[in-house]
Amino acid sequence: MSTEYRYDPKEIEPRWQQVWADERTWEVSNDADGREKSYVLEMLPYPSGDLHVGHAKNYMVGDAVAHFQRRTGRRVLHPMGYDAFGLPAENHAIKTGVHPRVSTELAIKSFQEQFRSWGVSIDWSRELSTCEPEYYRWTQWIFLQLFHAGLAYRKAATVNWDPVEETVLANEQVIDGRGERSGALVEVRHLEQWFFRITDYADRLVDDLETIDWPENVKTMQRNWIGRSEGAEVSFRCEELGIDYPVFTTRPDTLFGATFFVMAPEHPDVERLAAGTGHEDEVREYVNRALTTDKESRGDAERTKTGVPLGRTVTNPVNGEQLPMFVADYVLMEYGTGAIMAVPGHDQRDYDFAQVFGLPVRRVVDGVNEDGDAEGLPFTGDGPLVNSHPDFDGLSKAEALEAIVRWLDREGKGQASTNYRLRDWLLSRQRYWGCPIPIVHCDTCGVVPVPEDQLPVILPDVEDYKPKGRSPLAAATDWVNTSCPRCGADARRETDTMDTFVDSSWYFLRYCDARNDEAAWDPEILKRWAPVDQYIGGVEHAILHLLYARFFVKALADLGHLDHQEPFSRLFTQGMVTKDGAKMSKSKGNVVSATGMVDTYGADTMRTYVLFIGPPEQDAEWSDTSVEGMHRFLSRLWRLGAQVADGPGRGADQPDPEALAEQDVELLRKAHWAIDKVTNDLAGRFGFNTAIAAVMELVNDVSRAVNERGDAEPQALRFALATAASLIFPFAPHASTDIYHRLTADRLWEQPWPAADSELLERDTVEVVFQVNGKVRDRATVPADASKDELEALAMASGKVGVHLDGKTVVKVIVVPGKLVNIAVRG
RNA sequence: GCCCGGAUGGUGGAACGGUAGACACGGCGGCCUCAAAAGCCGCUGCCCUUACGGGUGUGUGGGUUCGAAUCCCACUCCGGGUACCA
Repeated sequence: MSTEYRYDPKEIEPRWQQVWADERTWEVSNDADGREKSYVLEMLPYPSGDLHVGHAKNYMVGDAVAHFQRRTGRRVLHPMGYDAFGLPAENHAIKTGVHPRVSTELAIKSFQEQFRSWGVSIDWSRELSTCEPEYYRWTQWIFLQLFHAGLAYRKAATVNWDPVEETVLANEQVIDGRGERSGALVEVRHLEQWFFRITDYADRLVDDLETIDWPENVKTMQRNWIGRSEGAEVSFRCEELGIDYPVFTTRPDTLFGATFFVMAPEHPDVERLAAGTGHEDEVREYVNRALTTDKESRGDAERTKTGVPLGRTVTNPVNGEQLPMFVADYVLMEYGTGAIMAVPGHDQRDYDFAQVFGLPVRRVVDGVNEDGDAEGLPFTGDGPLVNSHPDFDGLSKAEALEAIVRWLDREGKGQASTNYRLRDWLLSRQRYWGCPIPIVHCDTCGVVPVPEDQLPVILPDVEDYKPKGRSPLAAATDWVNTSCPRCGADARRETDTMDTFVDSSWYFLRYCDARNDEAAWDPEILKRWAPVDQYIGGVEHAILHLLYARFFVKALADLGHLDHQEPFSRLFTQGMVTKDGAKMSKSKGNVVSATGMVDTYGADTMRTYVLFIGPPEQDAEWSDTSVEGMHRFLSRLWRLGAQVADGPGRGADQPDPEALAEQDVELLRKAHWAIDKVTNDLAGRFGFNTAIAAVMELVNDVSRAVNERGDAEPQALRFALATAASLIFPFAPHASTDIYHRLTADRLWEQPWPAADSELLERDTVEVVFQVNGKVRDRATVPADASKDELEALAMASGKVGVHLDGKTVVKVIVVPGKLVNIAVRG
């Protein structure tokens, strides 16, 4: 082959990128034009330094979807922006003194450069950055809407304090008792903080999961996080003090098995209960120890149970028994009422505690195992009630639950109740680089919202970014000192900033009307795009971002600002790209730089390879040698295309199969097979790897036709190569566009997605296999419409089959037309 | 512990209950070349066989079926999530 055709991505890629930039090819208007809309979005990136090929994969998935949607006739919104507030830039500022705005802007420039060099089809006219006043003005506006609706509120609460980041954290940001980012053991502090009332939406956040097309594991994680459990609230009265203590239980059917009662060390009544019992010192000491124990070791279920008696009793409402009270750290203040009824016969934890303290264990549910033997205690399974009360004994768990709750309700001693693990979202942070909370504190008026017409509250510059247990903003006295919007008196601004998850909980709405400076969005325009049809990102956001965004949309819908209930109709979570078996990280030194890949092989090779490695939802191991194979493939496609384009024939119209030799018809057939395969792989599941493989097969056939036969019909080659280019376009837009342009002078991105000709997919003859007892013994090429009888006769006539029938009895013959004949024999 | 995934050649991975291993990497051989690179052609699960061919094979053990990588049961290992949530 001539060497004059050399695939040169360094020349090809910038040339087409320039056309797309000059013509603003990927921009889309908000005006309806009859086409179906499609909103394709990758999760908002935090701009920081160089991206690796794992990051790139996320955008390659999104871009492939966006391209495919466009060429199948959709009006596609595919925007980009930056989650630009946040701690890394601020920590960098503390170290170097460089303003976070400056380092963030640099990082954003670098991101823009990288996205451009990858040829990602983004509507840049909608670009946004959460740290710009034009954006956070509306973040503040949303905060005010929630505030006015009572969904944003301030309260003193026990909160998680990260001693390294020197700020409070939301529950969702504490993992195994450690700060999500810093890894430091969080401390418990009692502070006034701002919260969003996400718990009001717990039921809808669980129930509406049914309405969205998300991976089941993500839905399960959200369900578990919200932790809805159905049960009952039951009151236990302490007669000595005359106080009712409600407890939450999912097992009211075991009420008769309660033998003691336990309170959390944080329970506000603990000290009061112990007073005068002689247990005061013991209790105080235990409580202090529990409060200073870190969350991680306290959460260890394997640890031996500890606790101390309170010296009081409560009355079991169902039978009047006096149950001794204890304080123990296995009971958590955050869940339920901070107190429990303990049923050691039917709860592992209560059982463990009872063993340590020698408390009675009573069976009230009769359990029987598979062998018919009585189950040992504690028994947490299902079974008939025993030792309880004549009215309830013998009832099944479900019946007993219902009957006892009804009885409690009638007696005024309890009622059915639902409990949630989900806590309200703590949104305030004692840090600088975030969105200011638009609130003023006035000595006479109290907490006063900043009027909407005074937004945005601009984040002021400060000298010192270092947090000192309070927000660095507190030092900006000129900014802090203001007048009360209500009474005009001297007042102080709120100095906490918002969690950056607030910024990213609504950005997908802003893209729809990104340049609106009158409102966060025009509801009519929003309707034309929302919700996001396909959202793409990492599973690490399964709870935090994805739950918060769902809450925001529901709250804003309730307030009349939009009219959809779920932000993301479909979610795709892509697997990460590993190197040397591990997640890429600078510290491990196993990072494959995306820029390096683009420099060495071009963007198309990187793009196509990350989607070829394996199913996109799975983790995939990067291979430096395999990526070369992808480069070879694109080189071959481009070279063949360039050579054939300069050869005989014109354009890429399909020649009439009637006028072609059989081998050339085969080539057309292969092209249509590839169209069918790629279309199905992209339209349904994200079968990128198999779609790319199908195009490879097509190109291999073209390559063989060119190299092995001198007489291949040029027009068939042109058609096949243009088809290959067209199909690989969502993955390798530059090379495919270039080849298509050489072959046809047309612009590939403006061409409709090809349609497979069903007549050409049909074959006249097919290969069938002949099996004996399921083992393949012979093959034959037969007419596609050969009948069952014909096939059976052919199979029986086969000598290779005959050998295996010799001396045996034919029991049954299965014929699957077009596929196989299976002869079952015996003897 | 509980809840999800997953296990297929030397490697990444294909495969509506119907020809296991598509496609690619790697390896081996050949063509081209003074030589190399690039390119091109062929072979490549394992075992037996010069060959023809045969046996065997999708983590393990059972089952359903004419036929199982695929469906069912039990188990092993690996990955992820979650865990004193009453």
